[in-house]
Amino acid sequence: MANSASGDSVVDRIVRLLSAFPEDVSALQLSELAERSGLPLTTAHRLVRQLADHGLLDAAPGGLVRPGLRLWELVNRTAPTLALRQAAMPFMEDIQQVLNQNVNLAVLDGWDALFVERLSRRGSVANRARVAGRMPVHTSSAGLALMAHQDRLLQSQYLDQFADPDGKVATDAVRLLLSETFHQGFAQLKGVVDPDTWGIAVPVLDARQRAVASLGVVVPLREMRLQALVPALQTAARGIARRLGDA
Amino acid sequence: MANSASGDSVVDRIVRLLSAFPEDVSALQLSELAERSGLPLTTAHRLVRQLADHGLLDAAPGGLVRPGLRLWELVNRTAPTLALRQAAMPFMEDIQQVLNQNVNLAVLDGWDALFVERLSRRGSVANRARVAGRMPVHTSSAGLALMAHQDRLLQSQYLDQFADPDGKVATDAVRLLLSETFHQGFAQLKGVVDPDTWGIAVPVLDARQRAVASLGVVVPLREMRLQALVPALQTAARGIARRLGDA
DNA sequence: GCACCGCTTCCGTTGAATGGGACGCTCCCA
DNA sequence: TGGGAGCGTCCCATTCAACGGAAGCGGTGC
Repeated sequence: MANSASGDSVVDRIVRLLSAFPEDVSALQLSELAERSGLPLTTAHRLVRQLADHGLLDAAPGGLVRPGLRLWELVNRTAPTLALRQAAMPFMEDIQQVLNQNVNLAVLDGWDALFVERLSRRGSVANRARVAGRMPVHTSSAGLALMAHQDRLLQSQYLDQFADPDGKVATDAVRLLLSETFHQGFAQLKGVVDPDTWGIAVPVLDARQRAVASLGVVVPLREMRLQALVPALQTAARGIARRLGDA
Repeated sequence: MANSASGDSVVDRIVRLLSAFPEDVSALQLSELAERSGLPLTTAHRLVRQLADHGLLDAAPGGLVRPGLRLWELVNRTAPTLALRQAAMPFMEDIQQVLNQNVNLAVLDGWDALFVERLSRRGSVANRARVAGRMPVHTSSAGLALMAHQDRLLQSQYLDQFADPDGKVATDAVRLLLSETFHQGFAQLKGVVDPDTWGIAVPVLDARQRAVASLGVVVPLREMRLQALVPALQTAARGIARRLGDA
């Protein structure tokens, strides 16, 4: 901007401001927001007021700032995941009712699985896969199911990430995981997230057999009915794929 | 901005850009986006690129623009409705299963009910209450349930809206609706949205008996078990309120 | 081959964005 | 009770980032 700036644009600043809100919640003091976003207090104050004028933020008197309803509305009525969510919800509900387990839906974003929707079982084991949460590909069954069914090119780019620290060992391990996942048709991760749970996920494939999403469940470690879970998930995943194709 | 501008700030422009996406979907041509947002093509192009650099938009080559995953993520992990949604989901699922009807959750924003969550029954009648959709207070059972349990001050400000065109007639009609809703403890609207449906909604009340949300169902017109629906909704609403209070 | 249309890049102009400084408030501790 | 710390808010001269018209480029249809 004008005047000796840190070299970033207004857009940068706005993104920094929006990103500054911590994962869990909601209300933040103006001064803290300024510090978190690395902006001078004055600048943060002005931007917050401007954003609040549009309802993208909600600035309570006293400098208490929280995300605005209008921002939520704008994003959620045009979200890139809207069609996916609509197609998937009925099947996720079926899974939830029939298997009585936590169900989640994820897409691939960078090298993470981004969880788009989640239904949790009552009295369930903890499910870390929060909505809008992320998990690295190789530490989540959802991530593995997604990555295992991608372009060769993307996969090798992904695997290159692991080459840095330790040569090829880590790379080979992940490659093996992906290969198993691909050939089995589902990903299974035992106790990575939470030592007492299994994660199981299947890909939702498009017409070219690329994973556009993953459908998964998180079940207690003692649960032994894996054989029953996988076909149910795969059936649901096909149903989702069909509805996506229709639209 | 710099140079003879239309008098709006960068923030204004960004909001115009984000708001320009039509309700239904997702991909928009750059030129069309520019026109919808009322920005010069060049400006729209530059802003889109900047926003795309941060993942807030997704600019495909050829000028095809869609909302970005990162924006969705940012908003949905810090959303003002997050706690509400988490508290409400289990109860909404219960309602959906027990009553086998469409369920929706709304909050008041301005003079509209803003629908925050929705579960739809399989093979159900059409439910216009889309997620992130809006309906005016007086044309939705959710809106009535919300407005009937607000400050006197807010209510009278709301009612003043109707004074303009036709004197007091419309105002009195709405006032009556609100009063009925308040004393009954639930709102009921027959065939306003869709001639073949009922809308029924109850408020989720905080400790001061103010509605922070509404819980509603949309049922086919022939459905006669109103007496069974209302207590179930009220019970669920109390459950939601209790979980909100705990947190 | 020409004309059209849309995305992209370039570049001189300029006023909007910037942020240090000052003010006023409240709260807390001496 | 008085002083000081911490906070949000307002002011305003400086200046560089944002602006957008114009030209370039690639594709498509006549």
